[in-house]
Amino acid sequence: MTLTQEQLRQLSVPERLGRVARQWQAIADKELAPLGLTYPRWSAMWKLARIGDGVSQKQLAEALELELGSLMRTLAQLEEQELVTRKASPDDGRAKQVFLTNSGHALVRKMEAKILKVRRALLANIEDEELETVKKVLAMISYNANHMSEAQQADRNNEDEV
Amino acid sequence: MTLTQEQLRQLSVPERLGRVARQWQAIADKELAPLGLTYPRWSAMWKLARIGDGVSQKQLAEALELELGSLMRTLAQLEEQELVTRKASPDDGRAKQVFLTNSGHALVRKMEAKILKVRRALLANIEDEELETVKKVLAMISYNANHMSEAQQADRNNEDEV
DNA sequence: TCTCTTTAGTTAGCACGCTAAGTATAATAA
DNA sequence: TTATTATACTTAGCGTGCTAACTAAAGAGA
Repeated sequence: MTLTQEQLRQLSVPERLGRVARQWQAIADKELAPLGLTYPRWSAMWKLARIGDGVSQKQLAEALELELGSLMRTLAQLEEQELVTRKASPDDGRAKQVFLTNSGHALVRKMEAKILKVRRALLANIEDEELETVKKVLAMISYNANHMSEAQQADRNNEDEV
Repeated sequence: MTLTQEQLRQLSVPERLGRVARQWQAIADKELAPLGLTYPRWSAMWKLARIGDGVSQKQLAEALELELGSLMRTLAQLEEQELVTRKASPDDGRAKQVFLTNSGHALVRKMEAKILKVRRALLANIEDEELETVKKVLAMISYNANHMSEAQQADRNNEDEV
């Protein structure tokens, strides 16, 4: 049996979203591997640099839209690489603040060019206006998903009550 | 430190793509869990039903844009659940053909309504035209990524030669 | 034909995001 | 103040996609 090009390229929206995300992250991985980084690690560092040193792990997880449990491993690895440090918060005995180390800051500066290079290459031949539409639609799907999650949660609670 | 809503919602394009893909698949997971399925499993069955029984594992992997190695585990699980079977190809001693079982076919019919329900809910308030733009842009990024992967590969070969 | 290369499948191990369960601290209510 | 609840963190285990290394069969070339 032979599949047509048509059949090979027809992914559903969620399949295509996942696929493109994996492709992008794989390419970024290869660009950043010489710096000793993987996608989730530089992503966390990049975000940390942008929102500012000293936020809690929880705040960083929210900014990355990740579960705290998912971020923990990544931060432990970055700490192992001496790119970030975690210190107990003086204000809240439960919280730990995350800081970039000096080498962490230095690495962020090196990352920037490579991140932008990948971005430029992958967004080639796409109009600004089209990209804006994509961002808007993705935000809308996220919004719908958050509401649907709550509805699913409510469904499950109702089942319990009945 | 307090983060503004603005800061919390600013993900880069690849971060947002991954996030939306995870959200969509998580919601689909919850809808389909009662049928005993996870997202990659129903996705494989759904694709198999669409491109037709009897394709090789390799062909199914290409249609799903997954590596063969990634698909193997999923197919083993589906075979364990007696939803698909794999038979040696009569034409090619290396290949195995994948078939839906009777219960597999039955399950595909049950899946359809749930998949469409999730799709409708998540694409609510999005214009057809906007969705078309998204599909087009994602296809363009995939295309750019494929070309960039080749370029990265060439880079690496050059390094070897030098 | 015989050899070399390519291809389909297989297995093993890594990285990542998730949820669940548990601990310690903070905030709130009685 | 004391008891309850909520929050921040931590750890462990699951499911997934990937690459790497390997086997066996098919195809191509000398």
